[in-house]
Amino acid sequence: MQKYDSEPRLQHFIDTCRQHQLKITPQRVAIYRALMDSDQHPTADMMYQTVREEFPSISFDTVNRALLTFAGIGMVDVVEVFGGPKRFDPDIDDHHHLHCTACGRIIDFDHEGYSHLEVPAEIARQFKVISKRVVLKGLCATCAPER
Amino acid sequence: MQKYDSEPRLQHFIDTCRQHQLKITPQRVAIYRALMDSDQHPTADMMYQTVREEFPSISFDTVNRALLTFAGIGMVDVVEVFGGPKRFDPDIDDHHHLHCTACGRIIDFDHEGYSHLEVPAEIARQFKVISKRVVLKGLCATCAPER
DNA sequence: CTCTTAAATAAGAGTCATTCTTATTTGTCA
DNA sequence: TGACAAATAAGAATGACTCTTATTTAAGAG
Repeated sequence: MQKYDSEPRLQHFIDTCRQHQLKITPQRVAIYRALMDSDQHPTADMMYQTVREEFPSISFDTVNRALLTFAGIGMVDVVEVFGGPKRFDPDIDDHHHLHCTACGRIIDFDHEGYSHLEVPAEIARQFKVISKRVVLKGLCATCAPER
Repeated sequence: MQKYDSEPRLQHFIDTCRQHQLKITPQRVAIYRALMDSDQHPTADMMYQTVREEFPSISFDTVNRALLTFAGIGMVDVVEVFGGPKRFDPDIDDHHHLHCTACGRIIDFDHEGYSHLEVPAEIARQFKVISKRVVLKGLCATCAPER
């Protein structure tokens, strides 16, 4: 049923919840598991649709709140999308984004040249930078020919 | 009544509308004029409140649609704000973002070094890049001491 | 193992920012 | 001076949260 052994990550998730005095509920486990298994960057609604299959009685609010809670303790990343709903990213490592403005898809990419961006000195003085990301907006391969 | 001579910009606006087969309506002129006069990055609702003073019968939809139309022909820039309404910017230059993960604020900044980021060749082959932006996440001056 | 209690959940109402629909009005060009 | 496509006003509808309230439950205490 699962793509690969995700138990270590799940265990890490549980430990992190405990460290933050968050209760380990079956709903939260199902939500986190579904997020790990997703290859895209799902929206709260996409997550809701997925988790419902396993948990027919779960509410949208529970899914959304759980995702925001996970983001609050650094277990997932929230990606802002212009003109669209928030997307949640289970990968919290540094990486960059291609954002297709036609279909809304967000594609991760790594690029050595972007990994060592320097923070301008006057910014570093006033803002404690935790992560750096380059966002390229444009059209993905699927959407580009259409126009 | 006006802060400075904005007629040349207004004339440029009118010419650009004509080039795009857009009708020059008094509503659109009032909206563009108000946007030029605003020093912040107003939301559609802020613009609506301002333009209403001159045009009591204007509707929110007209203001919002006009702003989006102006954005469509490159006369204004739309700034995405995490968890908040769109903001419209009469300055269409590229800029970057500081995103405070504690308070959610987004602070614009310019940095010469970020303005010439190169797009990796293998990305450029599969994705038509329209804009590039660096997003720095972290803690702003107000939130940093708290932790 | 049972109790206690603060935290989490389900359901649904409410809110905010758009976005759409429809009837009416108005620039623009023949 | 029409004709007509485009734009507008008003209000309904939509999407994405966000809040409220009553109910249930995880997890530490005893």
